[in-house]
Amino acid sequence: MLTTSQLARKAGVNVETLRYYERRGLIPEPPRRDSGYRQYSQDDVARIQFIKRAKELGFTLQEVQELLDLRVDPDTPCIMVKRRADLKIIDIEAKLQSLKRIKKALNKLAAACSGRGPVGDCPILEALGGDGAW
Amino acid sequence: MLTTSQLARKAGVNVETLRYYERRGLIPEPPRRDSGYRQYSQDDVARIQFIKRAKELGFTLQEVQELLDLRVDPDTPCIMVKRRADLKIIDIEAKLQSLKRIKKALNKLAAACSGRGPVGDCPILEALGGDGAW
DNA sequence: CTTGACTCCGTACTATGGTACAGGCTCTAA
DNA sequence: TTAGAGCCTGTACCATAGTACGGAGTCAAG
Repeated sequence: MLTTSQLARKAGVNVETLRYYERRGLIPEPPRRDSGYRQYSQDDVARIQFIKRAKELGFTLQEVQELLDLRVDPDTPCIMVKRRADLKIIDIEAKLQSLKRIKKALNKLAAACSGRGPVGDCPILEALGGDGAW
Repeated sequence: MLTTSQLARKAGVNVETLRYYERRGLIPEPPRRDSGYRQYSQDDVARIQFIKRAKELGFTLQEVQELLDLRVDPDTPCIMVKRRADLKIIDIEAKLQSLKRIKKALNKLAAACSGRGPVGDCPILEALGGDGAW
């Protein structure tokens, strides 16, 4: 069992952030001690880290909630869950494509400027797009 | 040559957003007509779209600026540009990994609930992580 | 059994990334 | 040549995602 600050440290977030996520419904209300102190489990660590990562990938907290809700509501018919999961997958597919394109451009850039001369000589404009190739 | 609203429409953003990006230095100040009206080029469309996409991938405007700055400063030694590009590539690599993991989990989830029964029967917890496998 | 660190709650404040006017000039098509 | 759409600047406002803080209760090591 973890205290609030232990969970915060393990997951790499601020204590206040945990309370905020709880208010937002992103994490379930944890059991309490008699004193009112929250008691978290190891599962909560993974959940917070998931939220953190998803955020870094450009998902809003609303979207993160939708992702997490895919796994928690036992009354939703399976087919609905599948439909929503499929939509998220499409979304992620698009993100993957965009990221790969940016990476490719950066690789090209890095290869072009492999150490000599000023940057003006590098075909950077082309590399980072500017020809509408998006 | 494009007007402000034409650029906004083509790039899929609000007119005010363009002014905001200009204030932030994300887009160069465009040439003006005698009347003071801004005149944008096709290149600006690509630039705005790039910003939009990068944002959706979880980059802050500050980071987007750093990406864009890789291609505009002709006085920076090439080696420096390469170093910064390499750092960004590592960053993107990590994002790709995280996205792939989430996608894999969602695929598993979608496959598991392929149409029958309530969601409680699906191995969702496992699929979306909770075992610290991040 | 005290003292310092931790926790609680509610509320207020902050940073980022826009978005929305107001008041005034400009452009263009009828 | 004039009406209405578009553009200008500056400033104010907004939503999201936290972050900080005050005042009070709790815990545990010494």
